[in-house]
Parts: sequence; C-alpha cells; structure tokens
Amino acid sequence: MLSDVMEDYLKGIYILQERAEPPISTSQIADYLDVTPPTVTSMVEKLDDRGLVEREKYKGVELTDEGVTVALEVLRHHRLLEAYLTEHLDYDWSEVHEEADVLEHHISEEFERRVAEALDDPTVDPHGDPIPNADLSPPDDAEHTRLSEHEPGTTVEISRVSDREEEELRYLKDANITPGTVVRIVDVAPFGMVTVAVSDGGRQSLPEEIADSIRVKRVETDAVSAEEVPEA
Amino acid sequence: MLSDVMEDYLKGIYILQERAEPPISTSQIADYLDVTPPTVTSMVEKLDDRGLVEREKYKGVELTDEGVTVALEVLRHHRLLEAYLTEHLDYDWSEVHEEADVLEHHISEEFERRVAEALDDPTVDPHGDPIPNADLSPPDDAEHTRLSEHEPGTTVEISRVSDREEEELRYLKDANITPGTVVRIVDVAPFGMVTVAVSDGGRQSLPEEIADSIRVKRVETDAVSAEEVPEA
DNA sequence: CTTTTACTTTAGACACGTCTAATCCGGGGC
DNA sequence: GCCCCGGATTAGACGTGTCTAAAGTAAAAG
Repeated sequence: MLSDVMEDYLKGIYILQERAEPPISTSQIADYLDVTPPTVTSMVEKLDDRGLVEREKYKGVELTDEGVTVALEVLRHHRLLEAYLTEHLDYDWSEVHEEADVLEHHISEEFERRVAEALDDPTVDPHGDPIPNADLSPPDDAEHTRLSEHEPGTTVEISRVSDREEEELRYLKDANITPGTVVRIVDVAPFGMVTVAVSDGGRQSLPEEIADSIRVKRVETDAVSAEEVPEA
Repeated sequence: MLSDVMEDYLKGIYILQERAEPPISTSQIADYLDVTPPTVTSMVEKLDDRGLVEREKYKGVELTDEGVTVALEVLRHHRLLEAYLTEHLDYDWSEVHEEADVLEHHISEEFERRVAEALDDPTVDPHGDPIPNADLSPPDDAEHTRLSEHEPGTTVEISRVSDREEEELRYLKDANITPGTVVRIVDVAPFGMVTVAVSDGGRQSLPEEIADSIRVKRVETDAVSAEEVPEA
C-alpha cells in the first residue's frame, strides 16, 4: 500500500533520472516536488526501507527495479488520463496536466484498462511523451534528442514537449511549437538560448531550460524546402 | 479547504438524514463510515467548528445549509461519475460505485462541467438516484416512496436502488430489479421482508433493509395486466 | 427515585507527511 | 593537510485522522 505521496516521489525521481544520471540528490527532489530537504530525507529513508530506491547517505538515491515499475505505473496513468481528457472530454493539451496529476493516484486498474481501450492503446500522450505499456517495461527513448543539442541550420520535428507548467505549454502552443511541428534551428546563443523558425515564418527564442526539455527528431533538410524560411 | 475525509462525513450525514430524521447520532455515523465512535466525535467537533454541522452533545448532528451544499457537491460528483462510467466507459451499473466513491473527491470543477456536458446534463444516475444540479439546490424527492411501505397487491415501478454494496446490486440486477422495472408486491412479512413478482414471472424476496432502500412509484394496476403472475 | 445499560465523550497514543532550527559531512580551495 | 561552505541529516514539533481504554451521561427499567 503506497501512499499518493510515495507515488509522487517515485514518479518524480523517475523523471529526474531521465534528465540526469543517478544518483538523484535530496535537493533535486526537494526542488522538483516543492518540499524541504529534511522532508525528502525522511521520505527516501522510507522508500529505501521498502526497497523502492537504493539510497546512499549524503549521495542520493536511485530507483530499484520495483521503484521503476511503480513510477511507470503512475506515469502510465498520468499520460493515459492526459490523452483521454484531450480526446474525449475536449480538454486542450495545455490544461490536462494538473487534472491528471491528481487523478493518476486514484483510478483503479479497471479504469486504466477501460481508458486505454477507449483510446485504442495509445503510445504517446498529447505532449508527445511516451505512455508506458500495460506490462510496464521501461519505454525506450532513443532517436529523441534534445532541442538544445542541435546545431543552427538543422531542421527537426518536435516530438515531445515537457508537461510541467500550464503557462509554458500555452505559450508553446501559441508559438506553434507542438508535437509534430517541423522547425529549423536558427541560432544557439552561448547562454543556451535556442531560436527556431517555425514553418509559418515566425521565429521563437527559447531559454535553455525549455529548449532542454523539448525532444526532437532530426529531419532531412529538403523535407521542408517547400516552406522555406527567411534568414533574419 | 475540506479534506476528503470531511467530505465523506458530510456526504454520509446527508444520506443518513435522507433515511431518518436528524439529529444523526454518533454511532449511526460511525456505523455508516466504518470508523469507531470516538473518531466520529472528534470529527463532528471539527465540522461543528467550521459551521458545517449543528452539533448538540450526546444528541447528534444535523447539517447546516453550508454542510448540505458541500454534501450535494460531492453527491453530484459521485453520481455524474457513475453515469459517465456507465455510459462512456462501458462499466456495468453494479460496479461503478467504488470507483466513483474515490474519484468524487479528486475531480476539478472543470472536469465536473465537462462530464455533465458529455452526458447532456443528466438528472439521475444509473441507480436512479437524482443528480443534484449545478447550482446545488436540494433535489426534491417527492413521489418516490419506499418499496417497504406498500401493501401486497400494489404494482409499482422501481425508481431508485441504493448504491452501496456491489454484491447486492449485482444480485438485484440478476433478479431484474433495476430502475424502470415494474413489479407487483406479493407479500409483506411481519419481519419486514417484501416479496415481489417481476414481469418475467419470477419472484424475489427482499429483507427489510433492502426493501427500505428501494424507492418506487405507484403504477395503475391494469398497466401490467398483460403479464399476469401466478399467486404462489 | 434509583439503578442499569447503552451510547457518548475524554484521555492518550500512534502513523503520516510536513515544517524549522540545529548539527553534521565531505569535497574544493588554499 | 586544513578549513570552509553548501548541501544533507538529525532533532523536535505540529496537524490530521485514526485507534483503544476509561470515564461520563441520559434515559429506560425497575
């Protein structure tokens, strides 16, 4: 019987592990979950006791296989819900996150099954994030690179945008940066800001943290030649 | 900011008030919510402090108007969810209760609105229970009488069956006692057991607590004359 | 009018998840 | 090789919701 809170810790640690190599530090977790470091310390002790994380004092934690499974289960719930809300309840993809963040802890396995069925077993959510499949095997995230790691001139297709802040998402949507869109990278500033040209001719600059959280797939350059974009 | 638990108490007290005149005693609540009486005492103190119930020590509690409003909000969530799960996620009406009991505390107002819209503002849930409308005015429950208060020989149409125990509901469904069905009352035993004849010719005996929780509407007797039922 | 009894409340404990304040490592700079 | 500083942990507290055991009360039975 894991509490909602424990599930949130495991999900958070999983996401942090996707972003950076384990071990994940106390303060990273505290930051991500918006609690104080002592709170994290006591929680990770508990998770360690239960065998959900491997903890080394003063170093940080790493999810065990069991911890990963729980995290994937929660993530599956979250992303299925996001997809369902978008497809069947007419939510916009920029506003589903909070609802899913709560409900993910409260739906039954039966509910999960029926939602997956109603959606015909989707593999990605509306933000482009992969939905772990029912057997909870770790999804493989190859081929997707970070927007921030490409050279100017490269043309890429957006595959995933992070689903954290509703504000940000609305902004990205307005700028037409959504999964499936093809953009050309115009400039990468020394402080990490990336400027891209969208197919409608607009340009958009994105600070490092954002550019880092957007995953893309490289596209053959001539694929967008029909929609050429001006240089400046 | 009411906790889930407080919402459960308020909903429970509301339902108990529908069944019996207030004040509602500590032990009735304890029984209904499956907690011990001291737990109830401390909780109702808190609810009293917040103005959600009127409490008289050693007597019991009664919901204030504000308490009623909260209870209706929760009940609206519950019943909309039951209806939604049945209509759009292919649940059977005998299995929706538990899912709704959890989710009712966790859906946003936005979610409520969209579900109501998807269902075209339904007025009753799959068990026949009235869904409070969005303005949370107390639903009026006239015309519905208890199955247990009718004379043998009377013909009635089932309008509501309680939604408490999945087991019971499945049993009732198998016996064809569902909202909309017309039955004739064959016998009322001195210990409260009611025997009814269903239109397919079967008969069904129901113990007092069940017969008490089933609400019915009286029907003109000749309405079922085409499907006459044997005496014994 | 007193006693009994059923129910309610008080007292005190515990698990959970959180906090602040204080202490404690451990690795980088000197 | 020592010190310092930033981050981590311990200590101790609190609010919530629950429990068991003990004490109290009200109303029915005698």
